[in-house]
Amino acid sequence: MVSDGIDRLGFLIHDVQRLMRKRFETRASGLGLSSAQWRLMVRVAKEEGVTQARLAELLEIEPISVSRLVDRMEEGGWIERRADAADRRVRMIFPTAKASAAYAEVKSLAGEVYEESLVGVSPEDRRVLIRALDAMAQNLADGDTSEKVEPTKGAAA
Amino acid sequence: MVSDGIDRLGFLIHDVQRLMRKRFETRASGLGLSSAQWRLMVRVAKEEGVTQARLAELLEIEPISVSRLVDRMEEGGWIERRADAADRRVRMIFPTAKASAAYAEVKSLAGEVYEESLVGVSPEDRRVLIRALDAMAQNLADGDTSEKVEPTKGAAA
DNA sequence: TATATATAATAAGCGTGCTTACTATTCAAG
DNA sequence: CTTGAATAGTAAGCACGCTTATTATATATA
Repeated sequence: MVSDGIDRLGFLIHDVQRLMRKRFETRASGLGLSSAQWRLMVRVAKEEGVTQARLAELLEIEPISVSRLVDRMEEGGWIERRADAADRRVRMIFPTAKASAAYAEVKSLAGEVYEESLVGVSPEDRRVLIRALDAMAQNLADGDTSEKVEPTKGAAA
Repeated sequence: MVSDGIDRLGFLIHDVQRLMRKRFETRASGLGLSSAQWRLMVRVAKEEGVTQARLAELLEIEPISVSRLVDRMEEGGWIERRADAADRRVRMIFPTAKASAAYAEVKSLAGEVYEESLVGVSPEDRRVLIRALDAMAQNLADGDTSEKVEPTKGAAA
């Protein structure tokens, strides 16, 4: 019954993600922008002045991860932190001119990588692929929150 | 205009991989086995005595990454290094009794995570998903090797 | 006002990948 | 045998994720 290859699903997803990231980073290496930095950049471009805490929510990573990512991106001249006059705890994140200039280029570069990875995959299969991945992300995110049920019984197996 | 969501492909793959790994590691945390360690374990179980260099090929990671992964797995009591009588450079990797005992359990655990991630995805769509991911891995691996064209000129600089 | 809690960001340290550089050993030529 | 290239493995240090703990600030409440 396992001739469908589902037993390889984890390995496949892992491989595709790794190879895709690798290829993107090879292409974008001239710009000095990593895949993680690009993900953050997209959010900042859409919502200038977003806070680090909000970025952590959007990217679904921990605030500390955002903090260090933003450190490196600030060093690289991609974004800048600005203080919030109303709340001195927060740092608002803005793209630099350098980032704005590179945005369209990196976006099309990412698109190229997607297209290259999908060579030989029909339009219908592409739609199914996206739909399935969406469902998977949803399913996995759901259980993620359901882990937070506090144990009220001691009889669990 | 592409309303097909291909422009989200990289983000989707990234998210699914991250969530799947996270869930697996939550489940397997009782055993103390990470997702990366599990991938290596599968190879060692299939081919006992495999060398680290061969593992690096199979897992498509760098030898140094295997070295450090094997370090931690040896500390965790999952595998053991043995010297090769014929070639003193190599270390052959063998699963311990602890690993053999846990193998079936972790395998079924991985299967559960796959099934949970695929809730609501039809059997046909699952087949398409696997086929598409296979194609993607192939497409991305291809370009990977083509980067390695080395100049065959004997005229050294 | 004073205290307690919540929130934003960071610090320290680990896991798993990477690149670059190194040692030890084997193998191929001379 | 000696030299040199190839191979197996490791060391050092970086990127990016994590957990846990801390600091600074804001807000709620006694």
